[in-house]
Amino acid sequence: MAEQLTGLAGDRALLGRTSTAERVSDILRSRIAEGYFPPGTRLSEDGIGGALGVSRNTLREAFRLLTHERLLIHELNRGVFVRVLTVEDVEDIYRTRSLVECAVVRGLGAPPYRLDRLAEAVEEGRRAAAGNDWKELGTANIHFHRELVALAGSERTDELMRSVFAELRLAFHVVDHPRRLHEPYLARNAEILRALRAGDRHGAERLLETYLADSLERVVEVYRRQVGEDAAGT
Amino acid sequence: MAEQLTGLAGDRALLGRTSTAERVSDILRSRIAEGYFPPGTRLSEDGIGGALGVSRNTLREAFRLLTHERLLIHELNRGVFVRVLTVEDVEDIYRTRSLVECAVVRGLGAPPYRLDRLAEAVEEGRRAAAGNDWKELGTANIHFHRELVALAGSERTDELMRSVFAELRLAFHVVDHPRRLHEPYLARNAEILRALRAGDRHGAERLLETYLADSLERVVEVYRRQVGEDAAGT
DNA sequence: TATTGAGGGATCGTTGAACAATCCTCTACC
DNA sequence: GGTAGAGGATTGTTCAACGATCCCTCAATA
Repeated sequence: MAEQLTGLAGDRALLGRTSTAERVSDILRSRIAEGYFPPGTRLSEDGIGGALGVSRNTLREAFRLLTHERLLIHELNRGVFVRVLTVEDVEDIYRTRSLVECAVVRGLGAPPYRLDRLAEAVEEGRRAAAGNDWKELGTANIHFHRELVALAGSERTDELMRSVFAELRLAFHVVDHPRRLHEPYLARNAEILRALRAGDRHGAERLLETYLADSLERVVEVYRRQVGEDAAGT
Repeated sequence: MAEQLTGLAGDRALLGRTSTAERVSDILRSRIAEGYFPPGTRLSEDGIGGALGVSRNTLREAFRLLTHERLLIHELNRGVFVRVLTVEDVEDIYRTRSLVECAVVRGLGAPPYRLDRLAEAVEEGRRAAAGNDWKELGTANIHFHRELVALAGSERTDELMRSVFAELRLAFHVVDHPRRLHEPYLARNAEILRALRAGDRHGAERLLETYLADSLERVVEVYRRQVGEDAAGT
Protein backbone atom coordinates (compact mmCIF):
# COMPACT_ATOMS: atom_id res chain seq x y z
CA MET A 1 0.00 0.00 0.00
CA ALA A 2 2.74 2.44 0.95
CA GLU A 3 4.50 2.25 -2.40
CA GLN A 4 1.19 2.68 -4.18
CA LEU A 5 0.66 5.90 -2.32
CA THR A 6 4.12 7.24 -3.09
CA GLY A 7 3.55 6.25 -6.72
CA LEU A 8 0.30 8.17 -6.72
CA ALA A 9 2.03 11.20 -5.27
CA GLY A 10 3.76 11.61 -8.62
CA ASP A 11 0.42 12.17 -10.28
CA ARG A 12 -0.43 15.02 -7.98
CA ALA A 13 1.32 17.47 -10.23
CA LEU A 14 -1.07 16.57 -13.02
CA LEU A 15 -4.04 16.97 -10.79
CA GLY A 16 -3.00 20.38 -9.56
CA ARG A 17 -2.52 21.65 -13.07
CA THR A 18 -6.15 22.41 -13.65
CA SER A 19 -6.01 26.09 -12.88
CA THR A 20 -7.90 28.22 -15.35
CA ALA A 21 -5.39 31.02 -15.05
CA GLU A 22 -2.57 28.72 -16.10
CA ARG A 23 -4.46 27.51 -19.13
CA VAL A 24 -5.21 31.09 -20.10
CA SER A 25 -1.58 32.06 -19.68
CA ASP A 26 -0.59 29.06 -21.80
CA ILE A 27 -2.83 30.31 -24.57
CA LEU A 28 -1.55 33.86 -24.35
CA ARG A 29 2.03 32.71 -24.12
CA SER A 30 1.83 30.74 -27.33
CA ARG A 31 -0.04 33.56 -29.04
CA ILE A 32 2.74 35.91 -28.10
CA ALA A 33 5.37 33.37 -29.11
CA GLU A 34 3.83 32.91 -32.54
CA GLY A 35 3.62 36.63 -33.06
CA TYR A 36 -0.15 36.88 -32.98
CA PHE A 37 0.27 39.57 -30.35
CA PRO A 38 3.33 41.50 -31.48
CA PRO A 39 5.46 43.40 -28.96
CA GLY A 40 3.79 46.62 -27.88
CA THR A 41 0.28 45.26 -28.19
CA ARG A 42 -1.98 46.18 -25.37
CA LEU A 43 -4.01 43.33 -23.92
CA SER A 44 -7.23 44.73 -22.53
CA GLU A 45 -8.93 42.92 -19.69
CA ASP A 46 -12.32 43.30 -21.25
CA GLY A 47 -11.30 42.26 -24.73
CA ILE A 48 -9.30 39.17 -23.86
CA GLY A 49 -11.57 38.23 -20.99
CA GLY A 50 -14.63 38.49 -23.18
CA ALA A 51 -13.07 36.53 -26.02
CA LEU A 52 -11.89 33.72 -23.76
CA GLY A 53 -14.91 33.75 -21.50
CA VAL A 54 -13.06 34.04 -18.22
CA SER A 55 -13.58 36.45 -15.38
CA ARG A 56 -11.42 39.49 -14.90
CA ASN A 57 -9.83 38.10 -11.78
CA THR A 58 -8.76 34.92 -13.51
CA LEU A 59 -7.42 36.87 -16.44
CA ARG A 60 -5.47 39.17 -14.19
CA GLU A 61 -3.84 36.16 -12.57
CA ALA A 62 -2.85 34.92 -16.02
CA PHE A 63 -1.43 38.36 -16.79
CA ARG A 64 0.51 38.21 -13.59
CA LEU A 65 2.06 34.89 -14.50
CA LEU A 66 3.21 36.26 -17.84
CA THR A 67 4.37 39.51 -16.30
CA HIS A 68 6.54 37.49 -13.99
CA GLU A 69 8.03 35.81 -17.04
CA ARG A 70 8.71 39.27 -18.40
CA LEU A 71 6.61 38.63 -21.48
CA LEU A 72 4.18 41.35 -20.46
CA ILE A 73 4.73 44.57 -18.68
CA HIS A 74 2.15 46.04 -16.40
CA GLU A 75 1.59 49.76 -16.23
CA LEU A 76 -0.56 50.94 -13.40
CA ASN A 77 -3.99 52.03 -14.51
CA ARG A 78 -3.03 51.49 -18.11
CA GLY A 79 -3.06 47.75 -18.43
CA VAL A 80 -0.63 45.15 -19.67
CA PHE A 81 1.36 45.26 -22.89
CA VAL A 82 3.43 42.74 -24.75
CA ARG A 83 6.95 43.62 -23.81
CA VAL A 84 9.08 45.59 -26.24
CA LEU A 85 12.72 44.80 -25.70
CA THR A 86 15.28 47.53 -26.02
CA VAL A 87 18.71 46.90 -27.45
CA GLU A 88 19.99 47.16 -23.89
CA ASP A 89 17.64 44.37 -22.88
CA VAL A 90 18.98 42.16 -25.64
CA GLU A 91 22.51 42.89 -24.55
CA ASP A 92 21.67 42.06 -20.96
CA ILE A 93 20.00 38.84 -22.00
CA TYR A 94 23.16 37.76 -23.77
CA ARG A 95 25.29 38.88 -20.86
CA THR A 96 23.27 36.63 -18.59
CA ARG A 97 23.30 33.78 -21.08
CA SER A 98 27.04 33.95 -21.49
CA LEU A 99 27.57 34.06 -17.75
CA VAL A 100 25.33 31.14 -16.94
CA GLU A 101 25.73 28.91 -19.96
CA CYS A 102 29.51 29.08 -19.94
CA ALA A 103 29.52 28.46 -16.20
CA VAL A 104 27.36 25.40 -16.67
CA VAL A 105 29.71 23.92 -19.24
CA ARG A 106 32.75 24.76 -17.16
CA GLY A 107 31.18 23.28 -14.07
CA LEU A 108 30.45 19.92 -15.67
CA GLY A 109 32.18 17.10 -13.88
CA ALA A 110 34.08 14.35 -15.60
CA PRO A 111 32.57 12.94 -18.78
CA PRO A 112 30.55 11.18 -20.01
CA TYR A 113 27.54 13.50 -19.89
CA ARG A 114 23.90 12.81 -20.51
CA LEU A 115 23.64 14.40 -23.92
CA ASP A 116 20.63 12.63 -25.39
CA ARG A 117 18.28 15.57 -24.97
CA LEU A 118 20.87 17.92 -26.33
CA ALA A 119 21.26 15.67 -29.36
CA GLU A 120 17.51 15.59 -29.77
CA ALA A 121 17.43 19.38 -29.89
CA VAL A 122 20.03 19.37 -32.66
CA GLU A 123 17.94 16.83 -34.56
CA GLU A 124 14.89 19.03 -34.09
CA GLY A 125 16.86 21.89 -35.61
CA ARG A 126 17.95 19.74 -38.56
CA ARG A 127 14.39 18.75 -39.28
CA ALA A 128 13.26 22.38 -39.13
CA ALA A 129 16.05 23.49 -41.44
CA ALA A 130 15.27 20.67 -43.87
CA GLY A 131 11.69 21.89 -43.98
CA ASN A 132 12.76 25.51 -44.39
CA ASP A 133 10.89 26.36 -41.20
CA TRP A 134 13.13 29.04 -39.80
CA LYS A 135 10.95 30.05 -36.91
CA GLU A 136 10.92 26.44 -35.83
CA LEU A 137 14.67 26.43 -36.13
CA GLY A 138 14.82 29.35 -33.74
CA THR A 139 12.73 27.37 -31.28
CA ALA A 140 15.02 24.37 -31.67
CA ASN A 141 18.02 26.58 -30.98
CA ILE A 142 16.46 27.75 -27.78
CA HIS A 143 15.70 24.17 -26.83
CA PHE A 144 19.33 23.28 -27.36
CA HIS A 145 20.49 25.95 -24.98
CA ARG A 146 17.85 25.16 -22.43
CA GLU A 147 19.00 21.57 -22.39
CA LEU A 148 22.55 22.77 -22.11
CA VAL A 149 21.64 24.65 -18.96
CA ALA A 150 19.77 21.60 -17.70
CA LEU A 151 23.08 19.74 -17.58
CA ALA A 152 23.82 21.65 -14.38
CA GLY A 153 20.98 19.76 -12.73
CA SER A 154 19.73 22.81 -10.88
CA GLU A 155 16.03 23.43 -10.75
CA ARG A 156 16.51 27.09 -9.93
CA THR A 157 19.02 27.74 -12.67
CA ASP A 158 16.67 26.06 -15.13
CA GLU A 159 13.83 28.31 -14.14
CA LEU A 160 15.98 31.41 -14.20
CA MET A 161 17.11 30.74 -17.71
CA ARG A 162 13.71 29.69 -18.94
CA SER A 163 12.46 33.20 -18.46
CA VAL A 164 15.56 34.62 -20.11
CA PHE A 165 14.96 32.43 -23.14
CA ALA A 166 11.33 33.42 -23.25
CA GLU A 167 12.44 37.02 -23.43
CA LEU A 168 14.86 36.21 -26.16
CA ARG A 169 12.03 34.88 -28.23
CA LEU A 170 10.43 38.31 -28.04
CA ALA A 171 13.48 39.73 -29.74
CA PHE A 172 13.36 37.05 -32.42
CA HIS A 173 9.80 37.98 -33.28
CA VAL A 174 10.75 41.52 -34.10
CA VAL A 175 13.21 40.53 -36.79
CA ASP A 176 11.95 39.67 -40.21
CA HIS A 177 14.74 37.49 -41.55
CA PRO A 178 14.63 34.48 -39.25
CA ARG A 179 16.72 32.41 -41.65
CA ARG A 180 19.69 34.74 -41.52
CA LEU A 181 19.29 34.86 -37.78
CA HIS A 182 19.10 31.18 -36.95
CA GLU A 183 20.56 29.09 -39.73
CA PRO A 184 24.26 29.67 -39.01
CA TYR A 185 23.91 28.37 -35.49
CA LEU A 186 22.62 24.93 -36.26
CA ALA A 187 26.08 23.76 -37.28
CA ARG A 188 27.63 25.45 -34.29
CA ASN A 189 25.24 23.77 -31.89
CA ALA A 190 26.21 20.46 -33.43
CA GLU A 191 29.83 21.41 -32.98
CA ILE A 192 29.34 22.11 -29.30
CA LEU A 193 27.56 18.81 -28.92
CA ARG A 194 30.47 17.08 -30.61
CA ALA A 195 32.96 18.67 -28.26
CA LEU A 196 30.93 17.58 -25.25
CA ARG A 197 30.65 14.06 -26.64
CA ALA A 198 34.41 14.00 -26.84
CA GLY A 199 34.53 15.06 -23.22
CA ASP A 200 36.16 18.35 -24.15
CA ARG A 201 34.26 20.75 -21.96
CA HIS A 202 36.99 23.35 -22.22
CA GLY A 203 36.67 23.41 -25.98
CA ALA A 204 32.90 23.42 -25.70
CA GLU A 205 33.05 26.44 -23.43
CA ARG A 206 35.21 28.33 -25.88
CA LEU A 207 32.88 27.48 -28.74
CA LEU A 208 29.92 28.56 -26.72
CA GLU A 209 31.50 31.85 -25.78
CA THR A 210 32.25 32.89 -29.34
CA TYR A 211 28.87 31.55 -30.40
CA LEU A 212 27.10 33.86 -27.99
CA ALA A 213 29.23 36.83 -28.88
CA ASP A 214 28.53 36.34 -32.58
CA SER A 215 24.86 35.74 -32.03
CA LEU A 216 24.51 38.86 -29.92
CA GLU A 217 26.22 40.92 -32.55
CA ARG A 218 23.96 39.68 -35.27
CA VAL A 219 20.76 39.99 -33.27
CA VAL A 220 21.61 43.51 -32.18
CA GLU A 221 22.49 44.52 -35.71
CA VAL A 222 19.21 43.28 -37.14
CA TYR A 223 17.27 44.39 -34.11
CA ARG A 224 18.59 47.91 -34.13
CA ARG A 225 17.67 48.36 -37.76
CA GLN A 226 14.19 47.01 -37.15
CA VAL A 227 13.56 49.14 -34.10
CA GLY A 228 14.83 52.15 -36.00
CA GLU A 229 12.30 51.50 -38.74
CA ASP A 230 9.51 51.17 -36.23
CA ALA A 231 10.49 54.40 -34.57
CA ALA A 232 10.56 56.12 -37.96
CA GLY A 233 7.13 54.74 -38.75
CA THR A 234 5.63 56.12 -35.57
CA MET B 1 15.61 71.49 -23.15
CA ALA B 2 16.24 68.13 -24.72
CA GLU B 3 18.94 67.10 -22.26
CA GLN B 4 16.77 68.24 -19.37
CA LEU B 5 14.05 65.93 -20.57
CA THR B 6 16.38 62.95 -20.86
CA GLY B 7 17.61 63.73 -17.37
CA LEU B 8 14.06 63.77 -16.10
CA ALA B 9 13.37 60.43 -17.70
CA GLY B 10 15.55 58.84 -15.05
CA ASP B 11 13.11 59.92 -12.38
CA ARG B 12 10.29 58.05 -13.98
CA ALA B 13 10.92 55.01 -11.85
CA LEU B 14 10.20 57.09 -8.78
CA LEU B 15 7.04 58.33 -10.30
CA GLY B 16 5.79 54.85 -11.04
CA ARG B 17 3.43 54.40 -8.16
CA THR B 18 2.70 51.07 -6.61
CA SER B 19 -0.56 49.27 -6.30
CA THR B 20 -2.03 48.28 -2.96
CA ALA B 21 -1.22 44.64 -3.60
CA GLU B 22 2.40 45.52 -4.18
CA ARG B 23 2.61 47.53 -1.01
CA VAL B 24 1.04 44.69 0.94
CA SER B 25 3.51 42.23 -0.56
CA ASP B 26 6.35 44.58 0.39
CA ILE B 27 5.19 44.54 3.97
CA LEU B 28 4.81 40.79 4.08
CA ARG B 29 8.14 40.27 2.34
CA SER B 30 10.06 42.24 4.91
CA ARG B 31 8.15 40.58 7.74
CA ILE B 32 9.16 37.21 6.39
CA ALA B 33 12.73 38.36 5.87
CA GLU B 34 13.04 39.54 9.45
CA GLY B 35 11.60 36.33 10.80
CA TYR B 36 8.37 37.81 12.11
CA PHE B 37 6.58 35.12 10.13
CA PRO B 38 8.83 32.08 10.49
CA PRO B 39 8.82 29.34 7.85
CA GLY B 40 5.77 27.13 8.14
CA THR B 41 3.52 29.92 9.41
CA ARG B 42 0.13 29.94 7.85
CA LEU B 43 -1.04 33.33 6.66
CA SER B 44 -4.81 33.41 6.94
CA GLU B 45 -6.72 35.63 4.59
CA ASP B 46 -9.02 36.89 7.28
CA GLY B 47 -6.29 37.54 9.81
CA ILE B 48 -3.84 39.39 7.59
CA GLY B 49 -6.54 41.11 5.57
CA GLY B 50 -8.25 42.33 8.72
CA ALA B 51 -5.02 43.54 10.29
CA LEU B 52 -3.91 45.40 7.19
CA GLY B 53 -7.34 46.59 6.22
CA VAL B 54 -7.36 45.33 2.68
CA SER B 55 -9.91 43.22 0.91
CA ARG B 56 -9.47 39.51 0.33
CA ASN B 57 -8.99 39.94 -3.39
CA THR B 58 -6.20 42.42 -2.95
CA LEU B 59 -4.55 40.30 -0.30
CA ARG B 60 -4.72 37.24 -2.49
CA GLU B 61 -3.03 39.23 -5.20
CA ALA B 62 -0.21 40.06 -2.80
CA PHE B 63 0.01 36.38 -1.84
CA ARG B 64 0.35 35.46 -5.49
CA LEU B 65 3.20 37.88 -5.95
CA LEU B 66 5.09 36.36 -3.05
CA THR B 67 4.26 32.85 -4.17
CA HIS B 68 5.90 33.64 -7.49
CA GLU B 69 8.96 34.69 -5.55
CA ARG B 70 8.91 31.32 -3.81
CA LEU B 71 8.60 32.92 -0.39
CA LEU B 72 5.14 31.47 0.13
CA ILE B 73 3.65 28.22 -0.96
CA HIS B 74 0.04 27.85 -1.79
CA GLU B 75 -1.82 24.70 -0.81
CA LEU B 76 -5.17 24.30 -2.44
CA ASN B 77 -8.05 24.94 -0.08
CA ARG B 78 -5.63 25.21 2.80
CA GLY B 79 -4.14 28.62 2.30
CA VAL B 80 -0.65 30.03 1.98
CA PHE B 81 2.28 29.23 4.22
CA VAL B 82 5.71 30.71 4.61
CA ARG B 83 7.89 28.36 2.63
CA VAL B 84 9.78 25.66 4.47
CA LEU B 85 12.86 24.77 2.48
CA THR B 86 13.93 21.18 2.19
CA VAL B 87 17.56 20.17 2.37
CA GLU B 88 17.39 19.64 -1.39
CA ASP B 89 16.25 23.24 -1.80
CA VAL B 90 19.19 24.47 0.18
CA GLU B 91 21.56 22.39 -1.90
CA ASP B 92 20.07 23.72 -5.10
CA ILE B 93 20.33 27.29 -3.84
CA TYR B 94 24.03 26.80 -3.21
CA ARG B 95 24.45 25.07 -6.55
CA THR B 96 23.00 28.12 -8.24
CA ARG B 97 25.01 30.51 -6.10
CA SER B 98 28.24 28.73 -6.85
CA LEU B 99 27.50 28.66 -10.55
CA VAL B 100 26.58 32.31 -10.83
CA GLU B 101 28.82 33.95 -8.24
CA CYS B 102 31.94 32.18 -9.42
CA ALA B 103 31.06 32.99 -13.02
CA VAL B 104 30.67 36.64 -12.12
CA VAL B 105 34.11 36.80 -10.52
CA ARG B 106 35.69 34.88 -13.36
CA GLY B 107 34.02 37.11 -15.92
CA LEU B 108 35.32 40.33 -14.41
CA GLY B 109 37.44 42.29 -16.85
CA ALA B 110 40.74 43.85 -16.03
CA PRO B 111 41.05 45.54 -12.62
CA PRO B 112 40.47 47.89 -10.96
CA TYR B 113 36.88 47.10 -9.96
CA ARG B 114 34.27 49.21 -8.28
CA LEU B 115 34.43 47.63 -4.86
CA ASP B 116 33.08 50.40 -2.66
CA ARG B 117 29.71 48.79 -2.11
CA LEU B 118 31.33 45.46 -1.47
CA ALA B 119 33.55 47.11 1.13
CA GLU B 120 30.52 48.76 2.66
CA ALA B 121 28.89 45.35 3.08
CA VAL B 122 31.96 44.07 4.88
CA GLU B 123 31.84 47.10 7.15
CA GLU B 124 28.18 46.45 7.82
CA GLY B 125 29.12 42.92 8.85
CA ARG B 126 31.86 44.18 11.16
CA ARG B 127 29.48 46.53 12.88
CA ALA B 128 26.92 43.76 13.35
CA ALA B 129 29.54 41.40 14.75
CA ALA B 130 30.82 44.09 17.09
CA GLY B 131 27.29 44.51 18.39
CA ASN B 132 26.78 40.75 18.71
CA ASP B 133 23.86 41.02 16.34
CA TRP B 134 24.20 37.76 14.46
CA LYS B 135 21.03 37.99 12.48
CA GLU B 136 22.19 41.34 11.23
CA LEU B 137 25.49 39.73 10.33
CA GLY B 138 23.61 37.20 8.21
CA THR B 139 21.93 40.06 6.42
CA ALA B 140 25.27 41.76 5.86
CA ASN B 141 26.67 38.54 4.42
CA ILE B 142 23.83 38.38 1.96
CA HIS B 143 24.43 42.00 1.03
CA PHE B 144 28.06 41.21 0.35
CA HIS B 145 27.17 38.48 -2.07
CA ARG B 146 24.48 40.51 -3.71
CA GLU B 147 26.99 43.27 -4.36
CA LEU B 148 29.40 40.69 -5.64
CA VAL B 149 26.84 39.60 -8.22
CA ALA B 150 26.18 43.23 -9.06
CA LEU B 151 29.75 43.51 -10.32
CA ALA B 152 28.59 41.70 -13.44
CA GLY B 153 26.47 44.72 -14.27
CA SER B 154 23.53 42.63 -15.43
CA GLU B 155 20.09 43.67 -14.38
CA ARG B 156 18.69 40.21 -15.03
CA THR B 157 21.37 38.37 -13.13
CA ASP B 158 20.83 40.72 -10.21
CA GLU B 159 17.15 40.01 -10.11
CA LEU B 160 17.60 36.30 -10.49
CA MET B 161 19.96 36.15 -7.58
CA ARG B 162 17.91 38.47 -5.44
CA SER B 163 15.17 35.89 -5.27
CA VAL B 164 17.70 33.15 -4.56
CA PHE B 165 19.09 35.15 -1.67
CA ALA B 166 15.60 35.80 -0.36
CA GLU B 167 15.06 32.07 -0.30
CA LEU B 168 18.34 31.56 1.47
CA ARG B 169 17.16 33.80 4.25
CA LEU B 170 14.29 31.39 4.80
CA ALA B 171 16.84 28.73 5.57
CA PHE B 172 18.69 31.01 7.96
CA HIS B 173 15.54 31.62 9.92
CA VAL B 174 15.18 27.97 10.67
CA VAL B 175 18.50 27.62 12.42
CA ASP B 176 18.82 28.65 16.03
CA HIS B 177 22.54 29.34 16.24
CA PRO B 178 22.99 32.25 13.87
CA ARG B 179 26.38 33.07 15.34
CA ARG B 180 27.89 29.71 14.47
CA LEU B 181 26.33 30.05 11.05
CA HIS B 182 27.48 33.51 10.08
CA GLU B 183 30.48 34.56 12.12
CA PRO B 184 33.15 32.53 10.32
CA TYR B 185 32.33 34.10 6.99
CA LEU B 186 32.92 37.70 7.89
CA ALA B 187 36.67 37.18 7.68
CA ARG B 188 36.35 35.22 4.49
CA ASN B 189 34.29 37.94 2.85
CA ALA B 190 37.00 40.39 3.77
CA GLU B 191 39.55 38.02 2.29
CA ILE B 192 37.68 37.86 -1.00
CA LEU B 193 37.45 41.63 -1.04
CA ARG B 194 41.19 41.84 -0.46
CA ALA B 195 41.90 39.51 -3.35
CA LEU B 196 39.70 41.58 -5.65
CA ARG B 197 41.37 44.77 -4.50
CA ALA B 198 44.68 43.21 -5.46
CA GLY B 199 43.18 42.46 -8.88
CA ASP B 200 43.49 38.74 -8.25
CA ARG B 201 40.17 37.54 -9.57
CA HIS B 202 41.47 34.01 -10.00
CA GLY B 203 42.33 33.81 -6.33
CA ALA B 204 39.02 35.42 -5.43
CA GLU B 205 37.17 32.82 -7.41
CA ARG B 206 38.97 30.00 -5.63
CA LEU B 207 38.23 31.56 -2.24
CA LEU B 208 34.61 32.00 -3.18
CA GLU B 209 34.29 28.44 -4.34
CA THR B 210 35.58 26.92 -1.12
CA TYR B 211 33.61 29.48 0.85
CA LEU B 212 30.36 28.34 -0.73
CA ALA B 213 31.19 24.68 -0.34
CA ASP B 214 31.98 25.15 3.35
CA SER B 215 28.93 27.31 3.93
CA LEU B 216 26.65 24.79 2.27
CA GLU B 217 28.07 22.01 4.37
CA ARG B 218 27.52 23.90 7.57
CA VAL B 219 24.05 25.12 6.71
CA VAL B 220 22.94 21.66 5.67
CA GLU B 221 24.39 20.13 8.80
CA VAL B 222 22.59 22.52 11.12
CA TYR B 223 19.52 22.55 8.93
CA ARG B 224 19.15 18.82 8.80
CA ARG B 225 19.31 18.56 12.57
CA GLN B 226 16.74 21.30 12.98
CA VAL B 227 14.36 19.83 10.44
CA GLY B 228 14.78 16.44 12.08
CA GLU B 229 13.77 17.93 15.43
CA ASP B 230 10.77 19.61 13.91
CA ALA B 231 9.70 16.38 12.27
CA ALA B 232 10.08 14.58 15.59
CA GLY B 233 8.06 17.26 17.31
CA THR B 234 5.19 16.91 14.88
C1' DT C 1 -0.13 77.95 -34.88
C1' DA C 2 0.92 76.10 -30.56
C1' DT C 3 -0.22 75.54 -25.87
C1' DT C 4 -3.21 75.06 -22.05
C1' DG C 5 -7.14 73.43 -19.58
C1' DA C 6 -11.69 71.25 -19.04
C1' DG C 7 -14.69 67.55 -19.97
C1' DG C 8 -16.07 62.86 -21.10
C1' DG C 9 -15.45 58.10 -22.16
C1' DA C 10 -12.92 54.02 -21.38
C1' DT C 11 -10.24 51.18 -18.53
C1' DC C 12 -8.11 49.79 -14.43
C1' DG C 13 -7.88 49.19 -9.07
C1' DT C 14 -10.17 47.83 -5.15
C1' DT C 15 -13.81 46.47 -2.43
C1' DG C 16 -17.63 43.76 -0.70
C1' DA C 17 -20.72 40.13 -1.07
C1' DA C 18 -22.35 35.78 -2.31
C1' DC C 19 -22.13 30.87 -2.85
C1' DA C 20 -19.69 26.50 -3.70
C1' DA C 21 -15.99 23.48 -2.45
C1' DT C 22 -12.87 21.83 0.75
C1' DC C 23 -10.65 21.08 5.05
C1' DC C 24 -10.52 20.53 10.07
C1' DT C 25 -12.44 19.37 14.49
C1' DC C 26 -15.30 17.21 17.43
C1' DT C 27 -18.67 13.94 18.60
C1' DA C 28 -21.03 9.61 18.43
C1' DC C 29 -20.76 5.10 17.49
C1' DC C 30 -19.07 0.31 16.79
C1' DG D 1 -9.00 2.23 19.68
C1' DG D 2 -10.61 3.27 15.36
C1' DT D 3 -14.06 5.01 12.10
C1' DA D 4 -17.88 7.66 10.15
C1' DG D 5 -20.28 11.69 9.93
C1' DA D 6 -22.02 16.40 11.22
C1' DG D 7 -20.90 21.10 11.69
C1' DG D 8 -18.02 25.10 11.52
C1' DA D 9 -14.36 27.54 9.52
C1' DT D 10 -11.63 28.68 5.65
C1' DT D 11 -10.60 28.99 0.97
C1' DG D 12 -12.00 29.20 -4.36
C1' DT D 13 -14.42 31.69 -7.61
C1' DT D 14 -17.26 34.85 -9.59
C1' DC D 15 -19.81 39.11 -9.95
C1' DA D 16 -21.25 43.88 -9.53
C1' DA D 17 -20.23 48.34 -8.14
C1' DC D 18 -17.63 52.61 -7.46
C1' DG D 19 -13.72 55.52 -7.33
C1' DA D 20 -9.30 56.64 -9.60
C1' DT D 21 -6.64 57.25 -13.49
C1' DC D 22 -5.55 57.68 -18.19
C1' DC D 23 -6.33 59.23 -22.88
C1' DC D 24 -8.61 61.70 -26.35
C1' DT D 25 -11.18 65.66 -27.94
C1' DC D 26 -12.24 70.21 -28.27
C1' DA D 27 -12.51 74.86 -27.24
C1' DA D 28 -10.18 79.00 -25.41
C1' DT D 29 -6.21 81.78 -25.28
C1' DA D 30 -1.78 83.96 -26.27
